Amino acid sequence: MMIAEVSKKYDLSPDTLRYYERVGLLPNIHRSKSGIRDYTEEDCRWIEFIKCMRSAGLPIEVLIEYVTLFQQGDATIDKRKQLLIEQRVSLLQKMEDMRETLERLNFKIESYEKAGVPCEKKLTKTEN
Amino acid sequence: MMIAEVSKKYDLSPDTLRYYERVGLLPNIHRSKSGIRDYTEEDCRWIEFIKCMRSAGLPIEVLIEYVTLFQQGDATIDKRKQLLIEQRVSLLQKMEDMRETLERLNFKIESYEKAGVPCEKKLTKTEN
DNA sequence: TCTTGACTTGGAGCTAACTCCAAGTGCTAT
DNA sequence: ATAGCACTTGGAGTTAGCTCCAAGTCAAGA
Repeated sequence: MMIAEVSKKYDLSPDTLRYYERVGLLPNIHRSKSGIRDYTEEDCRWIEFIKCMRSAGLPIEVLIEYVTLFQQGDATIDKRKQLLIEQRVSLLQKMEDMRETLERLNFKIESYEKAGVPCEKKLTKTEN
Repeated sequence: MMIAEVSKKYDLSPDTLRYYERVGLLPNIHRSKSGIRDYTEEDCRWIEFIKCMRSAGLPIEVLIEYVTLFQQGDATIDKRKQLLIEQRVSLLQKMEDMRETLERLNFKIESYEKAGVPCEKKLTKTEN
């Protein structure tokens, strides 16, 4: 599978795919004789995985570490698990921040709806 | 309230507070005779609001727009409400992305737990 | 054979959101 | 009055994560 096809399939620009490879997030991509990338099924699964993790804001650096550990074989299984657990913790934290913000947005929108007047004006002291 | 105090109270660096002011996110901060910022209670409420919105990833540009509309008075109430609704939509989208990623992380961590073997190895084809 | 178009590279440029710095000002305590 | 410290400014630097560009290569079709 050439880069254009993969790009289309996962809605990631060719530049992004090359960038991921450059920084070590997609190592060992096979090339044709003339140097053109040929992505395997396994490459595609990694790409899909990376895209999912990125969509939740996991840093590229962390994903590089995961990929690197993965390449080092079964000796790094515990480390990888630990890494995933850490990322889950910070993901849950972010989700909690968002939940709070969502509640607040809901409250504000409701205020606008009820009175057509901003809640900042109605509740000068206890707005939050 | 001087900048150091506000900085401590909301865990935002003085540089960040000055930056927010510079870009128009905290307009009309009162100054003492010698030019030193003196934050009011209302300023603090805005700061707390901004901090909350930022923690959920709302872009500064959007918050600037909200503050600007707010300053223009009641004529902008509908616009402000619309802005908040749009932000709620994209917040919900982000939360959904995270929920999916969380599930996947949970699945992977479980796999590591069950077998001590990475799910990538066990489920070469249907991993996702 | 010549053109077209997808690919290659290295490196520069961009955006968001800070973060840091140097040089200067002005209370306050000794 | 002088030392120290918190504050001021304008502007430069940083980080993450892309995104763009110029110049070049290669395979395939008219």
